[in-house]
Amino acid sequence: MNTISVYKCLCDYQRLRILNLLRAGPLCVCHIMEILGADQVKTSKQLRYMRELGMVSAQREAQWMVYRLAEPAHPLLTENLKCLQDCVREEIGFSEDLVKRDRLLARLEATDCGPSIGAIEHHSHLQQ
Amino acid sequence: MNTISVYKCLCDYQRLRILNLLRAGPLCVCHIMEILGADQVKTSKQLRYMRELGMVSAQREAQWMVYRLAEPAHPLLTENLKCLQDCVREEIGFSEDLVKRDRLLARLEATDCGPSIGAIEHHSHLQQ
DNA sequence: ACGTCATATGCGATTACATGCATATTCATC
DNA sequence: GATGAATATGCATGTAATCGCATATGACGT
Repeated sequence: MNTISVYKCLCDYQRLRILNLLRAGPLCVCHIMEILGADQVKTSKQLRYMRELGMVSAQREAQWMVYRLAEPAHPLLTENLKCLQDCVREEIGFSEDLVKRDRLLARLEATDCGPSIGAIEHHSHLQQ
Repeated sequence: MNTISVYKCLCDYQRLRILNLLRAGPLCVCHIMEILGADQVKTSKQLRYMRELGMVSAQREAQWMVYRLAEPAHPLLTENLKCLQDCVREEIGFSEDLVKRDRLLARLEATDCGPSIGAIEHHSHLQQ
């Protein structure tokens, strides 16, 4: 996980949105796809790319693959994801994505389907 | 000049060093080459790439081409160049490059050859 | 064992970037 | 106007990323 890798991950629009989402917490592939309105193969491959560069990590949870920001996060990544909120808010639909995320998680909470994000969040707090 | 362009510029080691140098002030191509110990063609092409993405601008000064960070700088670029000093100091020879820059400019000051950086610096303050 | 959902992978086509050599342009000096 | 320094460009080649389709894997429910 080095400087150049961080920027390589950041230099694509959809990857940027994915990282922005994961900053708010772990997500499985189908949720990422749904929020972004993105293609399965493309999404999976971008996640793989970022995994190979060490920016995200994956963990199987039943039939789902849950992705999260790799820990410890590179300071540059952290800084830039913070920046996206401030500097770039208007340019790209980052906040909209986050709103969609909230709505999606609320719906899951209610219907009790999908990976157990609650447990995962908890787990993610334990490790590190 | 958009978010993705910024990151595209940043995701190469030598471009990163060039931007870090230009942050301290404008420079002509031969000085950039000398400081980085880099190849002429490669350097020229990277500068062109960054110019096309709107990150730097060029201005002829006699037989030299003087490059500077484009104004107004994208906030993300500014932030990241600042970060390079803090987060990434050890990883890459950024500070060494700046030391070399200082020595080079001092030498130019003394021998009075090369483009008139003093005048250029002044001019760069005037515009914006 | 079978079907299905979630996800990943292999492959081939395409596009983007990088690199290096040779050559062109631009200006300054003589 | 010839020469030389500083810089840019064209072209040819190589490598890396992207994309879409088809297919594979892995887990779950029946």
